[in-house]
Amino acid sequence: MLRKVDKHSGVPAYLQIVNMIKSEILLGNLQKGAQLPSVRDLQVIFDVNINTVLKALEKLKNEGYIESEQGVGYFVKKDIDVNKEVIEIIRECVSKLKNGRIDYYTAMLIFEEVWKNE
Amino acid sequence: MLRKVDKHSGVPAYLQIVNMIKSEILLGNLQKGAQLPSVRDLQVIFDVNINTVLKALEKLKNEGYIESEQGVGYFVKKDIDVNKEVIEIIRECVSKLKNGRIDYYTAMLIFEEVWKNE
DNA sequence: TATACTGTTATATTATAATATAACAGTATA
DNA sequence: TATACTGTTATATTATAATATAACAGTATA
Repeated sequence: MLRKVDKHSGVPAYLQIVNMIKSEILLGNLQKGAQLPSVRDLQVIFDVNINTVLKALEKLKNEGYIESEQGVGYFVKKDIDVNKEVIEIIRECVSKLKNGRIDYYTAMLIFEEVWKNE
Repeated sequence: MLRKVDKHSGVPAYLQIVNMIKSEILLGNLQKGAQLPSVRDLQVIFDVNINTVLKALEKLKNEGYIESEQGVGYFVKKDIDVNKEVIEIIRECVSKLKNGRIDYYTAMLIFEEVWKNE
């Protein structure tokens, strides 16, 4: 799901955009060959300047996720095949966590720390 | 665990520092009253300039996590009590994911997307 | 009291991120 | 072929992040 960038998160806007588009590809919401919204539409969707959109798209191009055709649009190049089981494991975990009294930010901090140290 | 900042992640160094220290407090590795390493030691631990350390500590002070005494040091102010069960849920999830063939970065992207949309 | 630690304040410099704005160039189609 | 879409290139400006460096100020202790 493509949504407004969080301008207070501290994470650079162009990186948030890169992450959102990657997620769409990872989850299969954007498949190989699919066309992205136009750069001027993306500017509105993410609520940033057009140059910020271009910076993000440039990075995705360099990483081989998308390609562009002048005058036509941006298209998904790579289909990334993520194990459905992995998504299921994460869905289950998130569902359990949401039943508890923990916010997203705290959950992410713990997740990161546990991943990197155990 | 306090470790070197990742200078290529794109996330500002001072924020990475804030997150690492918060994690230590959240996981109980730094408890109320505990003294942090000196700013000059932290500079070495995180591999950044002293001003970057100070910026992070200032933020943690503003959020009420730590306090400082000139000439003495920085101390943990808040003890954050995180449900042990929550940590267990995350440990289990991470353990399952590490058995699969998924990297940290991809896992985080999916985690974020699932959390924000389901 | 001298010394070696603590934190604190300040200034200057460089790189990066984000914005605003304009103009150019290719494509599809009424 | 005119029009309205696409992407692309370029320039200038502002804010933020990070660095280097120096000097100041409080605390603990040999």
